[in-house]
Amino acid sequence: MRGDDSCRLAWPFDVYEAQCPTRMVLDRIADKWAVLILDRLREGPVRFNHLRRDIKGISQKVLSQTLKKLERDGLLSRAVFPTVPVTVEYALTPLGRTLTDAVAAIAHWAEHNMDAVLAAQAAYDARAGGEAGL
Amino acid sequence: MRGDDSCRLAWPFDVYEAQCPTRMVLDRIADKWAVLILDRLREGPVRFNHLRRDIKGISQKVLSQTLKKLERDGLLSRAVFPTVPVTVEYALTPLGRTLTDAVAAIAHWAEHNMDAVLAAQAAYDARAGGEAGL
DNA sequence: CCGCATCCTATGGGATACTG
DNA sequence: CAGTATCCCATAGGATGCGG
Repeated sequence: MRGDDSCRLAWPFDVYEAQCPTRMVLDRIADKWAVLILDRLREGPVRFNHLRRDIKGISQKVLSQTLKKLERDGLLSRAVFPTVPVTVEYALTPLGRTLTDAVAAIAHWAEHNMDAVLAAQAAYDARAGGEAGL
Repeated sequence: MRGDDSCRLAWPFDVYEAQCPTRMVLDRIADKWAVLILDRLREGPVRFNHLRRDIKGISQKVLSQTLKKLERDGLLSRAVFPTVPVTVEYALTPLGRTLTDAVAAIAHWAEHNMDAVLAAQAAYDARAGGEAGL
């Protein structure tokens, strides 16, 4: 049997293993803000404050943190242009591009199935609330 | 212009709007544990403790919470069999099935691109560490 | 077997203010 | 413009024990 270190440097990586590095990656990309950022970059490079404006509700701190982590993971690149004031553009890397379809699917699913989810929630709550009367 | 309540009950839902209900859904499905659970249910119904064993590292509390939320959102169903002791099976609903491909893509991406991510991280850290010497 | 309740700590993430 | 630093609180989530 594979012990605690199972999956480390060995194929195939198994995301169901607690200590597998894939868990860290999953934690990064299965994240609301990361999904929105990656999806927003699909059409091309975007500047920091532009992302900040487009992804409504994200704080500058979280945007900054998330961008840095995604850059470290090789999913996106950061380009600095020595203009005055400085301009910084974020763009998907080739590796990042291999993820965007899946990520976009998640984001779009939410938009397309919102009605069904809302209905399910209402039904669930009605059932749960009604049970008190039994 | 659409005010604060933009997107509520109106099409198209826009996941980039801060107050949009799609954000709640995105928060739910763009979650490490939810992804693993939904992916694990692809092949058929699974019992509670079976999920707990398969998804290594998940606590019973988090599993329970996540299952309940996913059930409320209509993504999966809960079936109780009056055996002794009781048996409970969780399964994807038709709505949940429309999500699993996207979710599986995310989970599998992590497994397939782990090497590239690891390499990117090493390169990034080497660069960051080296800068101290400039 | 399937959970819920409680306790407790670590972390996520918002607000605000300051730097190159 | 593009961040970094600090404060600070809400929540995620692990551990443990009990109940149906």
